[in-house]
Amino acid sequence: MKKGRQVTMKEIAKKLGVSVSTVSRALQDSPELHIETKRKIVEAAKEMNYRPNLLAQSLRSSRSKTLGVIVPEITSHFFASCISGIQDLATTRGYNVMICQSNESIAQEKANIQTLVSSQVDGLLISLSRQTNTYEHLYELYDREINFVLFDRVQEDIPVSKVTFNDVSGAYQVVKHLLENGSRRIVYVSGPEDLYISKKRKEGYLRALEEFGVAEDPSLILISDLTLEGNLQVAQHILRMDPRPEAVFCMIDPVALDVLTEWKKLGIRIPEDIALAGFTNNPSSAVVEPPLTTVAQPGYEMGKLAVSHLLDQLDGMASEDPISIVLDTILVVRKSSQHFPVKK
Amino acid sequence: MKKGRQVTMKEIAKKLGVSVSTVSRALQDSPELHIETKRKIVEAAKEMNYRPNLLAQSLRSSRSKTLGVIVPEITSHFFASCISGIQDLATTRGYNVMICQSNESIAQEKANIQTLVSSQVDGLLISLSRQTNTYEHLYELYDREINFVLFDRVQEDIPVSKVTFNDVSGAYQVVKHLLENGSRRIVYVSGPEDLYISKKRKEGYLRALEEFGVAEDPSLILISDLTLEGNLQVAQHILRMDPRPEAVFCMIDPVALDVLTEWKKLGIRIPEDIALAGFTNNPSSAVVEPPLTTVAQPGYEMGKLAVSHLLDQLDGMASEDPISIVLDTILVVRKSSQHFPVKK
DNA sequence: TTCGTAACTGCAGACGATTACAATTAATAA
DNA sequence: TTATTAATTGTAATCGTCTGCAGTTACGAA
Repeated sequence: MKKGRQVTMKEIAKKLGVSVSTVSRALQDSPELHIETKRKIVEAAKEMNYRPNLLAQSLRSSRSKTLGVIVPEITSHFFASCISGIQDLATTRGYNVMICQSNESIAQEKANIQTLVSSQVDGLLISLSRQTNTYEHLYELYDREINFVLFDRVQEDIPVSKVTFNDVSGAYQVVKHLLENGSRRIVYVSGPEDLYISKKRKEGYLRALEEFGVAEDPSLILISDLTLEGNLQVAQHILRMDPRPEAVFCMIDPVALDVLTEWKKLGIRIPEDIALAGFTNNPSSAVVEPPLTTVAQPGYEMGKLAVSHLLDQLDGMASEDPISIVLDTILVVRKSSQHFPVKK
Repeated sequence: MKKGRQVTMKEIAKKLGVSVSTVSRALQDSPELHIETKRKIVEAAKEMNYRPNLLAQSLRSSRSKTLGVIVPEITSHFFASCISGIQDLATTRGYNVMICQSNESIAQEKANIQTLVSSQVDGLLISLSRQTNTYEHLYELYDREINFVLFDRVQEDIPVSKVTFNDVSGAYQVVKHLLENGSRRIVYVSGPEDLYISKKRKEGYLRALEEFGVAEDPSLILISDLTLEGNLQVAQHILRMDPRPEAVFCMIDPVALDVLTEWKKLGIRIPEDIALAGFTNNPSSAVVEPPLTTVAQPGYEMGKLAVSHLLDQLDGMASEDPISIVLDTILVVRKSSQHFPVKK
């Protein structure tokens, strides 16, 4: 293939014997142009299939009308939903979107930021990788006065706007649900302790226990590294506990699903023998047997809100001060939690 | 926030009292520069945190080092996998990626193409929307000599490179598996007939039947519009058939999952009463009860191959003539197909 | 007849980076 | 000493678009 040349204003100008600036004005529908000239130019442009070169426009205006998005992984249904929401809203507001995935690696996350900044994106939407435990790269963005918004996986101390779910209340709701069904010995399967969600969901878990007058029992708080092996170890560990817990709340659905599969293999009945609940509402959670009680996080909405706030910021429509938008989660009760231990 | 000004070559040049072109050469490590000058410039650039403006570079070189991707929907696990593969490979080869979703709408698909072309992407990777039944927008790309590759959802007649799965052989394999388990009355639940995959998978279905000497029975070929309602109607229709089919092969997993759910609700046992199989290997298919026999399509690999070929094309490493890459699918046998009718 | 004023259009200089070509200097050869 | 050449750096044009300012008409008013 030869290089398919694009039609430029210069070519339109030459064809019509006018100057490039006149063409430019005509295509912008400038009022200071003779109506007939304008008509001819617009017509010729259509005929020649002219498309403006966004690169040149961006360079000239120093606004690329492009946003950068960084998520830990695209294949996660939750993040895919966020991206979808971001896309849809950004498009309606005339922005393009460049998406990168960090693959849960801080090095990749930094590289992504570099690339997107070099690409002159007007702003960034970032959900941090699990590995991210230092934040200079974010402070650097802040220092360079590059607009960005954190969503879902955030770092609390950075003075930028954030969109998160109310993890505390979500966890509180699901644990309260388990308590209301009569369970008292409830396990919390946490991820690594430095993870934001590990902490927040633990907080909700403890709050619910406290409200029901159940004392905190450290032996009921287990930690998985979120790998399959880690999850299976936890599943087995729970069965060996004596007395056996009445319910288990896993920090995220994938953990709950691994636990569920392992238990079914071992002949444990859910929810008859033990209740189980997760958090996220993965698509799989609705179709497993038994269906998993969980907490839904509307990712599409989160994406929309995050991008909407970022664009307001860019347009100067938002206040100077960073804000924190907290979205409510939705408790989704399914069969896996229908276990009613009789209290003595 | 003020507009965070980026450091440019001009500023480095001014600071060091050299010309912009010298700075440019230094940063490209040009050999015709005095080594000491070069060192000072590189140092200053690092110190001032200089980042090249990709927009300007692209405009100058007419190569944006960016690829455009259009998929029907990002939230589909399969397409998310493709995107992930595309991203990973594109990144290692120094390209950025802009992703758009058509939401299965041809109008959106056209709009996406316009945007990406205007953004001066160097090439496009497109998977067509379900609604796409005219192809002028693709021929226009072709006429304008814009490089693009079709993947998964392709149109056969367009003379560009394509990456697809061997749908015929995939369907053949799974139907053969059903036949080997003893089924003879096998239903094929197709999507709309003009869909590429509807046709191809039907072809494989028929080939397997023929190989086993089973006559084609048009009443066993059902069509769903792929909505939940359509799928449920099909599910119910199958149960009313007399004699009842021994096995059902659904064109895509989501149909099979809807059928499975509906049948379980109606007390039909799978696979004891009837065997069921799908196509795609969605994550859900592995966790439903019973787990669904299906045909896996390695999306990540497909994405990698598609982008790899596109980049070869851009680099002039690929032949002028379009090629068709056909990937093999993988039969995944699970419990839902373990039904062994006794042949009389 | 001359001038002011619209009404149009073009010129030229950005935006940031690259690169052919010219210019300068210093060093070597004749 | 002068011509030649290599080494190093600067000048200016370019990519496609936008826009402040200046220039050119034509028109009616004085």
